[in-house]
Amino acid sequence: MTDGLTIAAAAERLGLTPDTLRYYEKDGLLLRPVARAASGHRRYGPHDLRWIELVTRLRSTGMAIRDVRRYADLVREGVGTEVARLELLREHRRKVLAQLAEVQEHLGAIDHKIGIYADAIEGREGAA
Amino acid sequence: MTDGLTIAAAAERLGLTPDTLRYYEKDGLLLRPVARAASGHRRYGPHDLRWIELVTRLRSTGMAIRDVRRYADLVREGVGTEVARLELLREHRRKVLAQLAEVQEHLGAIDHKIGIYADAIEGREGAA
DNA sequence: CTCGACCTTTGAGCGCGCTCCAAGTCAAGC
DNA sequence: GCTTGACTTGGAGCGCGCTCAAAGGTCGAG
Repeated sequence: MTDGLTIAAAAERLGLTPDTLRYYEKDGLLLRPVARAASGHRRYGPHDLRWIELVTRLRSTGMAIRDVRRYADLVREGVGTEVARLELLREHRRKVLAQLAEVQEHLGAIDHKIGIYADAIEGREGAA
Repeated sequence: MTDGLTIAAAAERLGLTPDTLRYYEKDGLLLRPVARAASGHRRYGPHDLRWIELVTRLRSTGMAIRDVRRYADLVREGVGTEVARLELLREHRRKVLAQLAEVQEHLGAIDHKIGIYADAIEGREGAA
């Protein structure tokens, strides 16, 4: 029977390293310990993969590991934490949008600088 | 005569800490050592402030300190490095845009999740 | 003249997020 | 049976970007 991916295969699919997957598990970012084959090797099922994908989305948008863990804690607690989970996600969303706006503003200034260099180097028409 | 801001004033204006300003200077991110008052205290002039503002824009858009230093090195070298500077900035711009796109994509998935929670908690109309 | 705020330098320390290493276990192929 | 290679654990190490501490100098107000 096919009861899941090896840690190497899961890491590959998720764009992480096996070390990172073990680290996440040890650090409480997963909902429960990953299942093991008879050999003691980890086996990642679809459920695990979906959850870790969400973890990587949170991480890739800048959520700190401790906050991902808080979110995982809430999910693990189960029914009754939905409002807290929603608030956590909305707060994160707010921060991400603010961060995006800030980066875009700074990038605009850098673009301006690029324009100045480009004009100077590639030759500006009509100047003396 | 007014020959510049103290390190505390400069830090305040730039949104950094005095420690960070000293660190940047020691690490080669500034074009030249900051001028000193007779007492040995640093004095930040408009030129310094403008440069450091650019540094913070590069940093805030995710450029690593070592790359900011490479850029500073090029500016310090002077005439003849303009093409290299332009390339460095354009390469950075490319990376920032890619990063923005990735974050936006992940955020979209998180938004979707938020929608699911919101529907479930705040009550979805018309469902059984 | 003293006080307190602010500055100086050198160098250590820290939080984050992995990343790597050593020593050992296990399964499959030859 | 032996080798090979992927896996296991525990714990150390690391690169980044600051951040702080210690010990001392400067300066203006009272």
